[in-house]
Amino acid sequence: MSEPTASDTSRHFLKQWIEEDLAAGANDGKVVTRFPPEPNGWIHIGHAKAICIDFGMAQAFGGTCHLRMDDTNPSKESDEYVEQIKRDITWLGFKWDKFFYAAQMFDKMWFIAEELINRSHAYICELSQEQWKEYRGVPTQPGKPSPFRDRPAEESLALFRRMRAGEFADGTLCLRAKIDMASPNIHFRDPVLYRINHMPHYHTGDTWCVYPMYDFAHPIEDALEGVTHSMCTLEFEVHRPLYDWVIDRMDEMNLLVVRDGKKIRPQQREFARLNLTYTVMSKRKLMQLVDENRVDGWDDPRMPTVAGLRRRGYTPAAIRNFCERIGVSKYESETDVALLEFCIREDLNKITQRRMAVLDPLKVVVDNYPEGQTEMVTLSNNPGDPDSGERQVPFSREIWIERDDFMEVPEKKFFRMAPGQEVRLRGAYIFKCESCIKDADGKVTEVHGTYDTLSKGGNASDGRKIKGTIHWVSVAHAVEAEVRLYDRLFTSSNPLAEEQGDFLDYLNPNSMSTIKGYIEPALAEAAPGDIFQFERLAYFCADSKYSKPGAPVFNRTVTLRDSK
RNA sequence: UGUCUCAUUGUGUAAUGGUAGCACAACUGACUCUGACUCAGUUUGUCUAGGUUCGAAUCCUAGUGAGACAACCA
Repeated sequence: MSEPTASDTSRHFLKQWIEEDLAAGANDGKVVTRFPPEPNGWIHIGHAKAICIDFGMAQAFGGTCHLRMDDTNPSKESDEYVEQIKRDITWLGFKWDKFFYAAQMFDKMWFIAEELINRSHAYICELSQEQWKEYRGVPTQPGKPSPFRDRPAEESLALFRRMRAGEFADGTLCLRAKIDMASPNIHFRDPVLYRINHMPHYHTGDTWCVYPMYDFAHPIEDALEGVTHSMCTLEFEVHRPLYDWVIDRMDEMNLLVVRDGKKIRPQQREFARLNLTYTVMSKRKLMQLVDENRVDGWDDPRMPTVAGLRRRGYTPAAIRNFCERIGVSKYESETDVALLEFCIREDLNKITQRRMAVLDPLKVVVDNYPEGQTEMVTLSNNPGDPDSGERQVPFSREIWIERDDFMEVPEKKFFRMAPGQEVRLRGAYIFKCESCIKDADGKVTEVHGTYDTLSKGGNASDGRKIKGTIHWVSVAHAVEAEVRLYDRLFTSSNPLAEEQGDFLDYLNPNSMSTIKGYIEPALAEAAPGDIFQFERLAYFCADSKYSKPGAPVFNRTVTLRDSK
């Protein structure tokens, strides 16, 4: 597995931003970034993009990246998610330099909030949320000041402390920044800094019943950690002036981290989040799919979660490569999922071993092969990789082939098995089909023919060319395995953008099917997580959730290009 | 009737005042112990209108279209 690398060819705007910043002498050339998930769900391919950017930019400039749990809202957070996020990031191949919880900084945030009150930059507001709607105004109309806006600092401070002491119910009071009620940017119209939430926090327990809002907490977290470049998605663009406002206040309080005699002033920039065709990325909706048991958990192979992709057989290198190829911009694009599938095919093609498996079996009898005889034939594990080695596969009189590989009446350019036509049984012999047996419905049940005894290994002794080659498994030696075929979860390319109906209306009822296939004996020993290419069929990953030895379960990763 | 952001082939992205390139997708062909892979090739693009300039995807103005913002979520 190659190490994650940031692109040195594409120079997207974030990279340019940091380059220019460094060229101007900022931070003495030191870059510190951070990836700040809220631990309220499993991370998905969209987070993978952010992770590749956050960690990748740090790496590209010789800097470091922190992992921080942005856990300022106890309502939805848990350690289960924290641990899963850590596992997934590690699996993707990234290493954080430092790890933080936002909750570790609650004391500092509280201190800053009190200082803001003392400096008349914040006040306790008693307006209800409904009343505030009226005061705040709408984007096109200015708001009007809260009646509590000019209350004395001592009064606000006392109330703020009583808030913390638990004297008030949720929603009755809040701490607001005093900025500009007429600002065209709603986020400047006295935004809430602290709210009351009588809810135990998964880490701080009942220590707090007041919690800072994202807009207040995030810049403080960045500043206290010494983050230099804070990258996030586009929806936070309008929050940036407020981010800078908080940083300015911290600067006034001399709270910015000082490195080599210089203040580290974090800056925020925004990039477009990832949208993929046929894919729902909203954490809330993914949660819904899990909660309503429409999928088999967050790591269901149909889920766009990192864990789902892993269970499906995606490799970290393929995901990183995908994130590299999609680039970074501020255009709200929708990437074709075909690019993701290309990336995994490209990687798997290099690293997977080839195995023979028959998923829709048709019996073939080699009439001139001695009954009861078995011989081993040698097959390369990966013809494109000389170091992949070889294996022995048993061949005998009766074999399974793919039903698709036989046509009683071949169409033109069909070079596989058909009466009167020669075909190569991969790695074994050249076989000439002579007849087939059909049942009452006309369905072919068995094919007969003879093999060229001088063609062991698959090459004709007289040098004649055989155009078709097919895979097979010996009936006597084949192992039955469960094969799960996963299709897209949604039938609509954009289930969230459809004019009418719920995204659930576009769930694909055939998104998962299970079949019994016959696999060559060597495959029975596949370890969970091993990935193989089933000849000409697709890539399959031995499922990490199977436990029965000798009866593996394989998940299809991605099909090969459709054959004509 | 607000502020901010965005617009380059079917999709995504590069070109930062000087030949519009790359990848995916699609289509041809060659090769092949699988029709996959690989290789070669083809098709398709600067939202519109003005302006600045020897020269504009790039700078300016206006328009069009898309998105974000009106949680005590992040």
